[in-house]
Amino acid sequence: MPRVSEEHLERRRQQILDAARLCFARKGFHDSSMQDVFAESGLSAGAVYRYFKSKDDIIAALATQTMTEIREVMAEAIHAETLPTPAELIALLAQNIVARSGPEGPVRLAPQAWSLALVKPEATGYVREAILAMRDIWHEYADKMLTAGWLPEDADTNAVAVALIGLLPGFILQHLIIGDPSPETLARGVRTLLPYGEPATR
Amino acid sequence: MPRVSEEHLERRRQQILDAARLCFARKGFHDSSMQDVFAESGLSAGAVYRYFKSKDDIIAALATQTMTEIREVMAEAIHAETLPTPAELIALLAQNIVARSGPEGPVRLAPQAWSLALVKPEATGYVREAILAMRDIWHEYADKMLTAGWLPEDADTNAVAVALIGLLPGFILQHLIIGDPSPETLARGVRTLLPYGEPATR
Amino acid sequence: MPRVSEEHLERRRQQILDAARLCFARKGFHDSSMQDVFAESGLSAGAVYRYFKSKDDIIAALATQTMTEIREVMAEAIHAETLPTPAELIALLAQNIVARSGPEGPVRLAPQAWSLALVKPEATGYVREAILAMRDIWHEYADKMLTAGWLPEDADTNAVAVALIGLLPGFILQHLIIGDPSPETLARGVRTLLPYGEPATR
Amino acid sequence: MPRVSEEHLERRRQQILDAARLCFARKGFHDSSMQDVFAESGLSAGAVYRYFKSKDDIIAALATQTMTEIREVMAEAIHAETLPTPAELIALLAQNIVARSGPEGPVRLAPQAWSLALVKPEATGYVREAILAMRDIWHEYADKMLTAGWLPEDADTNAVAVALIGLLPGFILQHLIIGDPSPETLARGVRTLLPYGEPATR
DNA sequence: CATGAATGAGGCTTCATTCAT
DNA sequence: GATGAATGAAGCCTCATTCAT
Repeated sequence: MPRVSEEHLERRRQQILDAARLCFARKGFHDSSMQDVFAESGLSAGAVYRYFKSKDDIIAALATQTMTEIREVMAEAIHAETLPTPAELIALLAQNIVARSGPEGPVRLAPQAWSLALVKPEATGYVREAILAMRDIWHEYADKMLTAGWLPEDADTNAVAVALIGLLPGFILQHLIIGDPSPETLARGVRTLLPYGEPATR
Repeated sequence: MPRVSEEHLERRRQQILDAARLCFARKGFHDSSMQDVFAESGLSAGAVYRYFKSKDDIIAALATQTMTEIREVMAEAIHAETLPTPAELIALLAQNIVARSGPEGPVRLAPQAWSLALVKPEATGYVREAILAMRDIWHEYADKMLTAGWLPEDADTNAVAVALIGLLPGFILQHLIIGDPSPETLARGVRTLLPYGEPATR
Repeated sequence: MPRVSEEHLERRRQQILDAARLCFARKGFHDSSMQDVFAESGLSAGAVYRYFKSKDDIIAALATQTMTEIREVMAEAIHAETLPTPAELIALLAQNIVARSGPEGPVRLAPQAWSLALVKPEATGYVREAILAMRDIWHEYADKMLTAGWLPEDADTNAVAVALIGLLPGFILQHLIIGDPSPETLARGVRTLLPYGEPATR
Repeated sequence: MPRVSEEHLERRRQQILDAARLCFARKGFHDSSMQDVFAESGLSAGAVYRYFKSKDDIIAALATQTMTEIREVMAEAIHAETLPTPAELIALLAQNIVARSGPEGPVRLAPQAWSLALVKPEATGYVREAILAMRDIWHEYADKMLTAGWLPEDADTNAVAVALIGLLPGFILQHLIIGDPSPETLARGVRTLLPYGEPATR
């Protein structure tokens, strides 16, 4: 007979994650202290530790959540009625990334999660799963490209997925660190290289 | 042990960088303590601090050095007599990356540097420069692609560079975190997508 | 041990200041380590740093407190119903100083604060204020001397304050470093020089 | 059969003391590192340590030298043919102090030495001696005041010295920390209080 | 005689986490 | 359930001094 509703608990959890996301996006996993999270969330130390067992726990939850969101955008896109060309798909994803890349946006957590995966065995697992899941979707997309006749019949769609998936981290890094390439520029580059469905073929 | 040669000094510097590289590749920038570096280098705290004024200084030197090395491999490749196809070029780079990706290899520093750039203003500068320099080389390559007739005459070679550059971080992350795609797989994927110079066109 | 009273917090603060005063009086600001303060106070590092943000902060609090105390003694004395002669006043102050000059007494902090003010810009401010405040009181006293007819009508009471204020640091240094002059000796010297209110004038 | 002349050694010693004086006046005993002294003197670590056995040794030499200088000025003054009044004497001394109080002047070492004497047993000795020697001179002056008829015949000239000596540290501190009182102001204050030899007596 | 690279103890401070209230 | 004061290990770096060259 819990005193507080399940819903209340979930709300508290999310409140903490939101605060942590702001902190981590601003200052990074390591340079944000738990004190920062307490202050940002408006909760006490004890309260936060009731919902998460450790700082790593919060990071794991947040990293997973963030990578899941990007994946969902992509999943939705490739399941649309008309198959988007790579350029269209990438334009959509890049726009979404930009929208979530503000100074406190969740996309800033992605490179930190990649880095963490190299260094903390506990993190390796969930980052790995997230990347594999992402690659599965790209694989699925590559299969559809094959079906659409955009790839030779004997194409190794897994290899194609391995190649295409790089477009995203490439864009994320350029966007976050340099700040310049617009989604349109990236899409134009991709369209130039992979001009499927364009009026003029190569 | 005074009045040592310039060369000795440089050797000491490199000795410290080598030790730091091992530490950082193994445990990450943050989780490697300076004590780790002292122990790994066989030098005392004071000795290390004679050559580098802070831990951040070592990180900067190492990150810059590492990113420069990768860039040089690429620069050399695209200046070869015969212009490599994207697949050939990527195969070469990916092989190089794999060779430097052992448990203590310098490539493991790259994602850490990207992450650092988002979080430490002092790091932003040199990581940014490294990425821009890399993109310049890709831009140069894209220009050569144009000249080789692999791109339409009105192609935006800058946009092409923005797209192509992603192949590298994409591969690095997959290789370091998942461990699976071989350089050949990546090259095959690229060759499938960009079949320039292949006997049979699409 | 949360949700403690305001009073508890203040007690802790004073507990730390008391411990620090002992340490600093014994070994000086610089030669007392924070570890010494932790040990003397019976608190952990973290606890101390909850109340003071740095060692300098503790020093500042202590120096100010100490200089304020001496000033209060003097303020009280010169506001007494009957104006004390310089000799009486100095006797009182010197007695007070001796009482606070034990091996762990706060007066030992004064010369250290003067020294600090020459060397640490952050300290200059509060030491300066303390000296100026002290001089204001001496100025006030000099004005009363004028009113009492102890000074010529056209006397520059500010200049008199500048001169008289030296009696204190002079006594403090002699007492702390040499150990010998008693308050009575000093008072006798002053009475000899400034025999106001004495039965026989010069 | 020394290789270098005694004179050369003495010159080196003084070169080091001069450099150290600059450093210590600027940043204080503690905050000046030996490295600072090496740099300022243009000598190597080994060279400096050939002439002084330790940092404390340099401090001791410098503190003693400085306090001796001030004493000599005073000794000379009171041995002049005509006995100066206290106001005249103090004016002279204060002028001398001001002249040596520049940002790198030796007078800045005095308060540091006083402070040191409270804290380092090795320093207590020589600071104590310096103060006692100074007081001896004031005592001598007080005796002359007696002879000049400025003091009652039964005056305790030692007590008078104890009182008068404070004028100097008082002025030094006000001058160094606050910066304001001019030698003239101090002298005017003293003349007001001790108007010996003035046309109009009290 | 001089050099200056090397030493290494020790200083200040931070911060994830706990638990008495 | 919540609070927040307290813990204490561990991190980065400085600096007086030595001694091989």
